[in-house]
Amino acid sequence: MPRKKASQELTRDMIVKEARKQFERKDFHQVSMRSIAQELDCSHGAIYYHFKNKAELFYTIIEEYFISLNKRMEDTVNDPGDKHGKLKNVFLCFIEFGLDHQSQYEIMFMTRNKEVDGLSHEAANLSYQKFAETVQLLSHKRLLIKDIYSAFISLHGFVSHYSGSVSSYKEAIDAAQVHADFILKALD
Amino acid sequence: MPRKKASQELTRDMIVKEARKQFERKDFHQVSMRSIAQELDCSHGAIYYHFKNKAELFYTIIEEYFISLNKRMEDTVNDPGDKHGKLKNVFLCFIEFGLDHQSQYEIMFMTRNKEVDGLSHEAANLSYQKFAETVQLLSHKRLLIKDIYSAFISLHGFVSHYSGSVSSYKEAIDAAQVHADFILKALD
DNA sequence: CTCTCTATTTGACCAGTGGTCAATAATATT
DNA sequence: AATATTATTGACCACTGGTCAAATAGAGAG
Repeated sequence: MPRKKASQELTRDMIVKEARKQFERKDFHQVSMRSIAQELDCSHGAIYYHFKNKAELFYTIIEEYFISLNKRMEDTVNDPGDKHGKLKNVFLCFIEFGLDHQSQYEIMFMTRNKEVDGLSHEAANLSYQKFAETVQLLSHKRLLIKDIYSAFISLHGFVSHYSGSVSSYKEAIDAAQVHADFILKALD
Repeated sequence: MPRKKASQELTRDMIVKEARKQFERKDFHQVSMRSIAQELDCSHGAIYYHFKNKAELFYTIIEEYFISLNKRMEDTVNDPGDKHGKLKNVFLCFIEFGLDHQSQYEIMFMTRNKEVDGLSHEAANLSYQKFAETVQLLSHKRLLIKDIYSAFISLHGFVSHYSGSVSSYKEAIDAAQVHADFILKALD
C-alpha cells in the first residue's frame, strides 16, 4: 500500500491548496491535519513528510496573506485622491483585510505561537513597518513613530473586537468609518 | 469506590478555587478538566456532576473578574486628583487589568464562545457600559457614544497586542502611557 | 436498626486532536 | 536486474472535552 503511483503523488502545493481552502471557512483549530488528508485522499501522516508540523504548514499559507496585505496598502497609496482621504483608506483597508480574513488575521497578528513564531512575528513586524511608512507618507505633517504605533494598535483593536461578531467587513463598515475618523483625529 | 466520605466530598467551591489557581498561570486551553481533577484527587468525571461543562466552570470564574474590573474603574473615579488625570487613569487601569490577567481577559473580551456565550457577552457589555459612564463622567465636555466606543476599542487593541509578548502591565507601562495620551487626544 | 432512596463518584468509554515511526511499495539510480 | 531512495500508510502515543452505567456513602423513613 505505501507510496502512491507517480500520477497521484502528494505535493506541498496540493496540501497548501487544500489547507488554504479549509482555512477560508474555518479557523486554525477547526482545520485538522486529518480533515486536510481526508480531502486529499491520503493519510494524515503523509502530510508530515512534507511539513514539519501544522504550524509550518499554516505559516506557509499565512505568508501569502502578509504579502497580500502589504500590497493592498501600497495600492491604496497609489490610488487617486487627496492624501487625507487616502490615509483614511489605508486604515479602512487594514480593517477590511482583517475582517474579511479573520482566521488568517488571528494567526498573523493575534497568536503568539511558540512554534514557528519567529517567522510569523517577523512578517507581522514587516507589515507594521509598511503601515508606518504608508501613514507617514500620506500625512500632511511629520508624525511621531509612537503615534503611528498607537494608530496601528487602535486599528488592531477594531479588528480584534469585531472578529467573530461580524462575518465580513461590510457588516462593520459604518463603525469602521467612525473608528478611522477617531484615529485620524488623534494623529492630527 | 464511588462516592467519597463526607469529609472529602467535592464542592463547587473547591473546583472553582483550583481551576482559578491554574487559570492564573495557564490559559483556558492549557487548563484541562483532568489537571484540575488530579490536583483535587478526584476523577475528571466528578467535575461534570458540579458543572455542565468546561465553559460553565470557567464562566463562573470569569464572573468574579468582571466584578473586579468594574470595581477598579469605579475606584479610579473616586480617587483624588483632577478629572483629566483620572480619565487617563481609567484607561491605564483597564490596560493594567488586561495585561495582568491575560488569560482571563482573553475569555472576557476576545473569545466569542458558542457555548456559555450569552452570559459572558452580557457581562462584557456591562463592563463596557461602566467604562462609557466613567469616561463621560470624567470628561470636561459632552462626548459622543461612538467616540467612547472607539476609545474602548483602542484600549482593547493595546491589551490584545501586548498580550503574550509581555508578561505583566509593568513591562508595557511606558507604551501604555503613550497610548492613553493618544486616545485622550482623539477625545479632545 | 434496617431498609430504601438519593446524591455523589468512579472509571471505562467515545470521538477527536497533533505528532511519530517502522514497515512497505513505487520510483530512481546504479 | 539489483540496489538505493523516496513517499506513504496505518498503527500507535499522549492528550483533549464529554458521557454514562455502575457502585457506594449518607439521609430519611418505618
